[in-house]
Amino acid sequence: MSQSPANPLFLRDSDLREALELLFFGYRDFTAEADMILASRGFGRAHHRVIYFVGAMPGLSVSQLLATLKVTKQSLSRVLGQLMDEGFVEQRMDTGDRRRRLLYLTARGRVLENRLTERQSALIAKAYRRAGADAVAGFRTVMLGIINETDRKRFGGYR
Amino acid sequence: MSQSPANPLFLRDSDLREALELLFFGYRDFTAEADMILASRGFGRAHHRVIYFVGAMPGLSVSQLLATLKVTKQSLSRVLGQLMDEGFVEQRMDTGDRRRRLLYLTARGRVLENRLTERQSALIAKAYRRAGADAVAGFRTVMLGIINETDRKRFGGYR
DNA sequence: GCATATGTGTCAATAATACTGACATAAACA
DNA sequence: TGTTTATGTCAGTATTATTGACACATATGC
Repeated sequence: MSQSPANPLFLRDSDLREALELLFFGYRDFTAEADMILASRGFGRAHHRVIYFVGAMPGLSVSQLLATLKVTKQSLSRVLGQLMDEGFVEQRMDTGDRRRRLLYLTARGRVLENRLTERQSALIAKAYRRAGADAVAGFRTVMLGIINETDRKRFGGYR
Repeated sequence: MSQSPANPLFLRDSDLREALELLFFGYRDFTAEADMILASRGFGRAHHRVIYFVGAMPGLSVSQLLATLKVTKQSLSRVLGQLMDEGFVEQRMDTGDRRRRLLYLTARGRVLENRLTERQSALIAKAYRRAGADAVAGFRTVMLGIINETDRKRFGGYR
């Protein structure tokens, strides 16, 4: 496992191991608070992902949501069904292509979405402010490098 | 929401939403390759976490591992039992406190650990090299800011 | 030495998430 | 009209995780 030494960035195994752990612990803490809010309503992280993306991209279709989440429709079905039964998400038939069901948050869904997003945003905002603008730019660059090319296109330029 | 002023870090909602998505997509891709290797052996992410931390901290006790992973012992039990049954992890009684079982990877366990860690390290190394040293420093700083104070102590200084 | 605490393991029941496979329906499209 | 697309559903299975209860050996404090 020798690294190519001609590189400007010397990456020791310990540096890379550290990165793995930063991601492991970081992601766990990032999701922890929202998980608690969700659990109190009988929901899990899967519900959060649906609420988040429907909130961020109102009017997306079921198949677009499936592609975004990369889960099977059988798996989404239970989660989406619960969210619709309990009035957090609603479907409207696409007036153009009437096979498609477009997804929207209800007022109630927006309340929950805001609550969840606020908590996570607050954690990120704290970390961003402490780190400063240069560090934030670096964080973005590294994260974009980890994300596959297809999904990377969701994000704006490298600013 | 006005335009970003002279302020060093003006955080718009869109900046924070972007961060949530960077973490979501980044973590998913970060774990995707290892997940496939694990699945081919009938293992899951839970097994990976055990293999990783036992590899990184050989001789840690069961309770230390429980604290690191923040899962219940009943949950760990199945995973750890499988890994021991299949000869990836072994226990040795602590000679000092004979209640404690210290965990070690077997030769076989190290092979799997290296394979998993190599894949993830390669992805990180690619992202780090593309991003450059300054960006890497920023990434570390932001991630450390997201991680709770207790676990943050695992990591070295801000370098 | 005895009472209590700690470290570990196990049994049982339950839940959330997600998978594959098969099949059904309606609508669009060629 | 025949095929494809979008969606939904039923059945079966697997993984990860939970709470609660209990057992056992060892360590520790008094």
